[in-house]
Amino acid sequence: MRDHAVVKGLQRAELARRTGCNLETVRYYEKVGLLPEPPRTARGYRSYDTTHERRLRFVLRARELGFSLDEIRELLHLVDEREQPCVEARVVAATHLDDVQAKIADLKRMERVLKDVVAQCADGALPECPLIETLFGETSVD
Amino acid sequence: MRDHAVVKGLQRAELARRTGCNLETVRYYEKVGLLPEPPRTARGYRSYDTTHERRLRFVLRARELGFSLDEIRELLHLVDEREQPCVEARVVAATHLDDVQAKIADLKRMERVLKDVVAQCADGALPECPLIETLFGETSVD
DNA sequence: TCTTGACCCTGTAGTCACTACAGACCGCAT
DNA sequence: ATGCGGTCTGTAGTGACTACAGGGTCAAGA
Repeated sequence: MRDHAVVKGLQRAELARRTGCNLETVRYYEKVGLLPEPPRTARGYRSYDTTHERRLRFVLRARELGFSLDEIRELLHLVDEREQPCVEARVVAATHLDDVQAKIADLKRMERVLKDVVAQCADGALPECPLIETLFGETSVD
Repeated sequence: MRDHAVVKGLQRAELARRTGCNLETVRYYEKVGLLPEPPRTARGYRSYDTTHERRLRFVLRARELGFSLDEIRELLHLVDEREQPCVEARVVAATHLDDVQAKIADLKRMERVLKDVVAQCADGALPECPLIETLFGETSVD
């Protein structure tokens, strides 16, 4: 187990570098309430510790899995408020999984048609461009 | 072959209804230069004909295939300017196909991890929530 | 001590592809 | 005359950032 001690006094750039997150994105996540506002130094500089880093990593991982910021807010709320967040978290993830699968299906439909027209354009034997004809609707897209 | 004659004097709502396009979207496409500004009646009302309808259908079909508005602009430019747009159009479509395939690959990565954690949450035997643990990074997302 | 450069702060605007609304005008039927 | 639907314009909102502008702060080097 790493992070035995809480490391304090991280600046924003350092937090960004450690997590691979864009500098401005950190501020954005604070603004929209995904990350808590960190304490400030006397001069008003944000001062993070490893608990902030952990939470930011959670957000970044969830984004990698395609969760929306609203869904992530919901997940974080469950983590904060529930003893056993698993059942409710599962619902969020399962719903998101449905979304992802629907998107895959959409993209595969596009892929099929695109592959088709690119192949037809490639053989170059046709007088009219099959891609353009398809888009003008003389041929069906499905 | 339908549309032997060019039908004139379509109003915006009628054009939208005929194409299934949202009313406001028509105006938006004109604003960003995808559709030509139609002639106006004495009172300033837009008056479309079937050539506008044809072009709008092109845009809508291309959107269904996931082309960006910039790509569609490029395709329309080729249609307007080139005798033989096929080779250049093919490049646009092939590039877009690559994008689509990259997106599918991304989504499949997400799908795999999500399926996994949802299944682990489902059996409910674990003391910690596998989804939450995954997001906090104690386990690899791959 | 001065300067340089790198960091920090805030607020605002831009991205993409729409979508929605406010506030005004017009045309036709009752 | 009055309603109901249509039209017009411009602007603002969405999601998830990203990129400035215009200022302040700080530590190291000459």
